[in-house]
Amino acid sequence: MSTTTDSPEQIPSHATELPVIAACCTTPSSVSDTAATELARMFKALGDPARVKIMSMLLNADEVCACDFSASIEKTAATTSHHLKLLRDVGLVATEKRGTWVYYRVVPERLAAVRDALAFTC
Amino acid sequence: MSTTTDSPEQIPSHATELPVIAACCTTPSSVSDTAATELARMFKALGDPARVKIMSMLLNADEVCACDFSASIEKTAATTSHHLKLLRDVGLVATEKRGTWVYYRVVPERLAAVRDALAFTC
DNA sequence: CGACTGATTCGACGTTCATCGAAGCATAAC
DNA sequence: GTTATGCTTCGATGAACGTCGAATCAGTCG
Repeated sequence: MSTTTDSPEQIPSHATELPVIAACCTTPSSVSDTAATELARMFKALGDPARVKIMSMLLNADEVCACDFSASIEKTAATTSHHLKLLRDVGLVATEKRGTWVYYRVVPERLAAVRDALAFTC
Repeated sequence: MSTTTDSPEQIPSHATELPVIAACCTTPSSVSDTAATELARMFKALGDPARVKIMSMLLNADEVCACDFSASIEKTAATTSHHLKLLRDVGLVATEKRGTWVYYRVVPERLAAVRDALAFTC
């Protein structure tokens, strides 16, 4: 195990496609059960200040060593690792191990997908 | 009290402006503490399937009677009201009472703000 | 007025979550 | 090999969350 996908959790196979909440130009039906659950999972993963900060760091640097997060979010290494795992589990970030260090980067398609799910102007 | 703002919680005064996670075209600094907390509050409000469904209904209908949510999300009236309150508290939806019924609608600027906070391509 | 209906709050419950210290696992350097 | 360092997992604990029934509040209609 060396790159990107090393989490045992359920990352949906259609990892870059997420349901759109408002299909305002098509049939006015509500989002499905599974779609709502999947979407909620993504939002929940972003629903913590520590994880927002992590995403912010990643978006501004496009690659960050795991060792750098702990100081920035002011949490212990264990807690930091926990937050990183949650972001990994929903596919928002990916890891690459180089020697002793682990580097994190955002998965742009995945973030774009969750952003697009919020689209409502057409 | 008849329209829109009737929640005792802390809706930030700059209700339509939310921090952007990635200021990739400006100084590469991380998001501030308060900004991260505020943003996380919004994401957390969206981090439940029932609330995602509620938002979906609102975006596809632009006005929904409170009495219609309960059946769609398959929860009791009490639970539904709880979820609606959470969405109100972060300013994502607004209410208008007409007679016995309460109508909910999305606050577009607020939703756009949270969506824009996820912007990272420039 | 009283009875009814829709919506919200209250109180309680079980579950999930954030947090940390300690233990475990790798990899690098000696 | 041993030691040291970075990262993750484990176990525990206290707080927050989702859920519902019951009670309450706010309108409407006889």
